[in-house]
Amino acid sequence: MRRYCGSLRKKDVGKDVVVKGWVQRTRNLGALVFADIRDREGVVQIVGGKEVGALRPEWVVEIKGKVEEREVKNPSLSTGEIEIKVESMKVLSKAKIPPFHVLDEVDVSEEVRLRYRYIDLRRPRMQRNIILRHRMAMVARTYLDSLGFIEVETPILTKSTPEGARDFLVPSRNYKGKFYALPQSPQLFKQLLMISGLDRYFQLAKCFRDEDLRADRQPEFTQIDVEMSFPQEEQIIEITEGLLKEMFAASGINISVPFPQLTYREAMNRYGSDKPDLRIPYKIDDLTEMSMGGGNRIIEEVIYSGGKLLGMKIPNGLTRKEIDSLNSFIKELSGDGIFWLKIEDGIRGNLKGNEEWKEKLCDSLDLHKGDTAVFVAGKGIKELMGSLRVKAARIKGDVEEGMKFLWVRDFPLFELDSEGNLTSNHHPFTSPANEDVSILEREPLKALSRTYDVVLNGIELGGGGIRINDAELQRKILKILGIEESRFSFLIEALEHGAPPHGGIALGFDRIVMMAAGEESIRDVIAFPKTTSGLCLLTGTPSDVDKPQLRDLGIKITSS
RNA sequence: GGGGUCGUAGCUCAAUUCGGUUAGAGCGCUGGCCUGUCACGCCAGAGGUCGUGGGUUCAAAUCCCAUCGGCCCCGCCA
Repeated sequence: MRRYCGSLRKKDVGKDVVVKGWVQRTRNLGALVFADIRDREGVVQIVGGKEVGALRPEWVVEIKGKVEEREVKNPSLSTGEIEIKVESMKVLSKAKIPPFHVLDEVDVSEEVRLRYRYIDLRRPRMQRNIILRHRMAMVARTYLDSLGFIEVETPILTKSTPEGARDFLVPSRNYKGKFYALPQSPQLFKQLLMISGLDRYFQLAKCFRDEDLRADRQPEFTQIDVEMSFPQEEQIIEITEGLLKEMFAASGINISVPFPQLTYREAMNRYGSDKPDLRIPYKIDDLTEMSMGGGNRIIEEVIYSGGKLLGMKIPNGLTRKEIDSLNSFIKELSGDGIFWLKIEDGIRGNLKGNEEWKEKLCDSLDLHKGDTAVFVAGKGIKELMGSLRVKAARIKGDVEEGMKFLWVRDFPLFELDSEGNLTSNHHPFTSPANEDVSILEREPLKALSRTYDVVLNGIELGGGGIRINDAELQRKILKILGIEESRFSFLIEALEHGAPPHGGIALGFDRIVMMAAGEESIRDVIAFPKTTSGLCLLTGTPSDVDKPQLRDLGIKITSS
């Protein structure tokens, strides 16, 4: 009977088995030849005569033989105590010389891996990632099902929305000049499902956003999309924590719940980020108030004009070289550079000012002998300081091991975009905090929202919120944002037909798997990813299409 | 859209600073030898549009311009 190569053990000695797999490598000693045969579960050594010596790497073979205990064992292999003595052998498929070895440790460029993805996916590490992804999807479905959530598929061909990311568009053949759009998320459909009375919905949903890519961003990606009726924020948070706990357990990682929570405001003030990496122990301090009269004219002028002085303690000091590299890092991010202080025998550093003030700064930052503090002065520098925090920790190696989850709550409802227009921080269907409804029009930027993001090690895993279920309030928000109500008239109308209070969350499934797999790019947990410029090197997508296809669609390509 | 970095043999890289003989190495590949290997070993050999196009020059992998592609970052990502 057929067995997986990697499943054979000492207890199988004496059995007649068949294995089918790929030739990993041969070791030809003349009249005695060894070969490693690989399948999904691992490799096993076969041994035979000259005929085995004809095998070449990546040929697909069927081997019949008897499992025997090895004369010389290999303790570094799980099948290392046994081998298969070949009785008959069939080559099922020959193979070209592979572009690279199918081994985890072989160094090969991502370009080549993506070009030959089907070979790259033969590597144990990639198989482990893809299988882990499957397990985590299964666990998520089982968990949500057990809590009464119902998986519903929502359309892939849907309506373009004016806000948010660029849409991928699909031209309509029957209605020339009109377009479907691929969904950026199933947001509106899941709200409609709540209005439909489904009560609890989820979906492993494909989402599409036509924006520039990163190590953790692909043009198409998968969300675990969840929505429920009559929720409290705490309920959604608890359900999500349980979901993540189960999913990580599937990869053998135990995480403790509940996660700590920060408000957006706290996160920004203390960590300079709305997705802080809590593996880094540094915290940011606002030293603005104690710095008037400190004798540093540059900083005093910054404060006069509404800026701040932020400081951060780096325990156990930085060398001059490290300070220089942080300084150039900040300058590259268009900052003015950093100030620093270091306590040795006295206070040293490039921060000018009177001694009394400097001592106050040191006290306030709890600086002791050997410690360094870095400072940035200016307006809108919280995030700059946040970047400095991460950079300094990487330089110093002050990033702890482990999985540090947290919730960031109470995001502002609105923010200003680069052109100074009011936009939604989350999306236009997010409910404002009850107490802020009255200030929506007067002081929109001060209004908070009923939102929560879940963050792991500085990476945003997902976010959600309580939605608006009142048509009037939804109209008001759209009006404040300057969005034509008609774009969402179907939603408004639905809200007028009996909409329960509802809310939910959307989790980035690829990112969750990436973290659980210990990978640094979501490309490594997606079977067929695109490059950072959005190409598929395997298929050569995107590609030209035939003229008749375009004619059917009423599309003319203009040279750009 | 912007910045950085890389592109030389099937793969990973060297030679590029400061132009100059025949562009090298390891792995892989091909052939030969080898009965306990497991990164098998030994001997011999083949293999190159130096990403692409243009320019400068007596001469370009090397200098200049453009362009294509990989990766990372900023902008962007409701």
